[in-house]
Amino acid sequence: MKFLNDLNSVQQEAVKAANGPVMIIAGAGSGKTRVLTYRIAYLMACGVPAHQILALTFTNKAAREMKNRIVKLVGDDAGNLWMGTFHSMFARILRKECLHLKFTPAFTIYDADDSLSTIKKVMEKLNLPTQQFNPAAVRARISFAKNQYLSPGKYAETAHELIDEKVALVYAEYQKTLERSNAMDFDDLLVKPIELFEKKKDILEKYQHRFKFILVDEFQDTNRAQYHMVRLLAQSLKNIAVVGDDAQSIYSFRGADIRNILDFQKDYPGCQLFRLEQNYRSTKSIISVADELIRFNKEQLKKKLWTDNPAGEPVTVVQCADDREEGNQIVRAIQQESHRRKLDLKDFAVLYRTNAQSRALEEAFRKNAIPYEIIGGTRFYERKEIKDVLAYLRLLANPTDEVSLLRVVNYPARGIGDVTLEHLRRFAAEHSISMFDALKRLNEVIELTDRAKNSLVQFKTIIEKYQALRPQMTFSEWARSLVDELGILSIYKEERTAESMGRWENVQELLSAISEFSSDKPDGTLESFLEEVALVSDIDTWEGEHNAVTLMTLHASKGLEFPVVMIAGLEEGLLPFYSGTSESSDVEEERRLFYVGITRAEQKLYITHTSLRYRFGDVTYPGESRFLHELGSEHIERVGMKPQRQREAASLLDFEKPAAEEKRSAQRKRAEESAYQQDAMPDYESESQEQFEVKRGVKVQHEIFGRGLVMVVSGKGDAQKAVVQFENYGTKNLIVKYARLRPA
DNA sequence: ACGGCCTGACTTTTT
DNA sequence: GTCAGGCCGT
Ligand SMILES: Nc1ncnc2c1ncn2[C@@H]1O[C@H](COP(=O)(O)OP(=O)(O)OP(=O)(O)O)[C@@H](O)[C@H]1O
Repeated sequence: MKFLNDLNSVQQEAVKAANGPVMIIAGAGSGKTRVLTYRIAYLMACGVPAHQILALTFTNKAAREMKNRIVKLVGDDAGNLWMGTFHSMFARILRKECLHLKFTPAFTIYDADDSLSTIKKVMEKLNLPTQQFNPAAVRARISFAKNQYLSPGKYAETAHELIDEKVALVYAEYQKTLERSNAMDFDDLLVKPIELFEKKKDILEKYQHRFKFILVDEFQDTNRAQYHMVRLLAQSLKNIAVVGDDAQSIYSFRGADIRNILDFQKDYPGCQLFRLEQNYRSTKSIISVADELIRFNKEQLKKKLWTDNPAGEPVTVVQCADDREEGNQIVRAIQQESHRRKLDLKDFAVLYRTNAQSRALEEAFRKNAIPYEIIGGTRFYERKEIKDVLAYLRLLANPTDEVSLLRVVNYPARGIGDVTLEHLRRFAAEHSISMFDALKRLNEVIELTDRAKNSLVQFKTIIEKYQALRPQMTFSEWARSLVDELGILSIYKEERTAESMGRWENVQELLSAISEFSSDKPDGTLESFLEEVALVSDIDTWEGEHNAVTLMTLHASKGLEFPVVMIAGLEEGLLPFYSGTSESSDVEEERRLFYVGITRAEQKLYITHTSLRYRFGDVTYPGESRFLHELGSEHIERVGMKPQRQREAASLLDFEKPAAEEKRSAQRKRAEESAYQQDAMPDYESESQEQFEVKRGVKVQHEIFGRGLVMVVSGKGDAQKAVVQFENYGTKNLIVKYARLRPA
């Protein structure tokens, strides 16, 4: 086992501690993923068969890369490892075992979109006004509950507020609807296996016995349901190894719970703890900047991190005039650095907080003819035209899937409208059958007009035809023939707009993807294709093979590394992000997100921020992110516009400027300052009574909501909006003109 | 039943 | 700046 020489001594110990519970907590770039990889290789080299090892990763891509690495270390048997995301591994188990749960193996996996439309229907049925209860918020709460393994019953017990009582009702009815549709949403892929394991001990034992060794990567971002599931599976043998870094926990919005790390030692007595302290990825400068930053978090486990790597160059902080210039500066820096360091474009990554920021950056890359690739945003399989075709495929696999049926029953247009569908739905409900089965008994649905009946028969005929054709053709021929017969391609072709041509191409691309799938996996079924499609993320399909700069969110960058990294948009409101709708903005998590971004860089890091940014189509004047003041100064160099203090001095000297303009910028400056130091400093608004202006950082009084602090201002004139955080009423989004704010 | 047009809400982050 | 959903006219 000479491959162990690729590891340092602590890493080796962690690899060789094969039996019993093990937790590895370590900072960025210290080789956590490498240890996990080698641990699996080690187990296999010791004679453990691959199929007895369950390794859970955060993305499919991470699983793929790890598997390839292990194949290189110990050979092809690694192909039999159970390695993938929680969702894909447990989907696989559910396909086998779902008959115990009132589902058939052809069950459909609903994405967030499908589940939202199901929730809307449920709310309609329960007479819950969507104006009062936002369906997206209801969906989020249900999803959150599931990720904590809270059943509808338990959820109802803990509900105190009105909205939670309503959510509990929707939740219960939603689950019934899914069951009727033979469908599971993303979260069910975690919840249902737990239900199964708790209900059927013999099945649990089967899997406890099968998975003799369990490993979890990125443990800091697992949720309670996942924790629970792992615990069930590891209960008897306790061969469980988890690796993580609490400082990189960035998915709490998805239910990730840091308790998983804190409870682990308690729940697994005799757990061996390993700490890795040497960073192999980054320069000393980058490590020390990251360390300065993360120290500002109060809640964290203490960790050391050092490196033998060279000191490297300081981190460059670039101030830009606006978001377009930010893009140009980034492009220019990439051109210079690639030349100077002899790097390829694929060695660069640009990271940002929100997908919306990619637009302005993209423009700069296009203008300068620099190849780039954007990861994330709307996934290919979420595009409307793709979802339409997929809905046919899903309906053919699982005719009880109501969301898919409703999506395509009148697409392409067949003259089937709401009224017709309402009749059909009522009939189906009365007879406790699916809508698709109701199609077979149209003559009993008396309310239907002949025209409607004809259209419905037409629809039923094509579905039945392709159900019958399925065993006679290859999957890809069959899919192409279906799409041809539906005439979807010709509709887009005839429309002849830029948009429709794009859609035409996308549908073609889907068909190629199907061909590729069936040539890669000759025994791949329709169901397995649909499952793969439901569970891939954008980052999974990214190979990093073409030579282009990668643009992605900070979240998507987790676990990756690049020689040069640029992080854009270091502004209050953007990073840390705050929005008017989410009450709990967690600055510490935002800081961790920035920390993740910084620690992706190997040689050189750039950080940019702007003084003017377009958001929601409006101009905003963001202030510098507080995080920029938390990086120390030793390893930082600032370039770009002059620092604020000097700029203000300059503008005061500049008496050509209209007086009003001058005052505005001075006031803006002060507002920004007070926003940073609001805790440290009492406010010193004095003469602002007469010329009161709603600005960031200003304290205001509202007739109903009382005292509050202005967080963000956007737009101007009558359209000016402000996000105000009130002392007793939470955060509100107000239109300044109507809000009648007074200074407080 | 359907298409066109307008309005408003919204975008954190994703398996 | 986009997109979905509602409204209206045909
Ligand atoms: N013992 C070692 N010798 C040489 N290089 C190493 C060693 N351990 C890890 N590395 C390298 O350090 C880099 C970071 O390793 P890895 O991705 O496993 O760290 P990590 O702890 O998972 O990082 P993060 O948490 O930041 O994603 C990789 O390029 C890896 O190849």
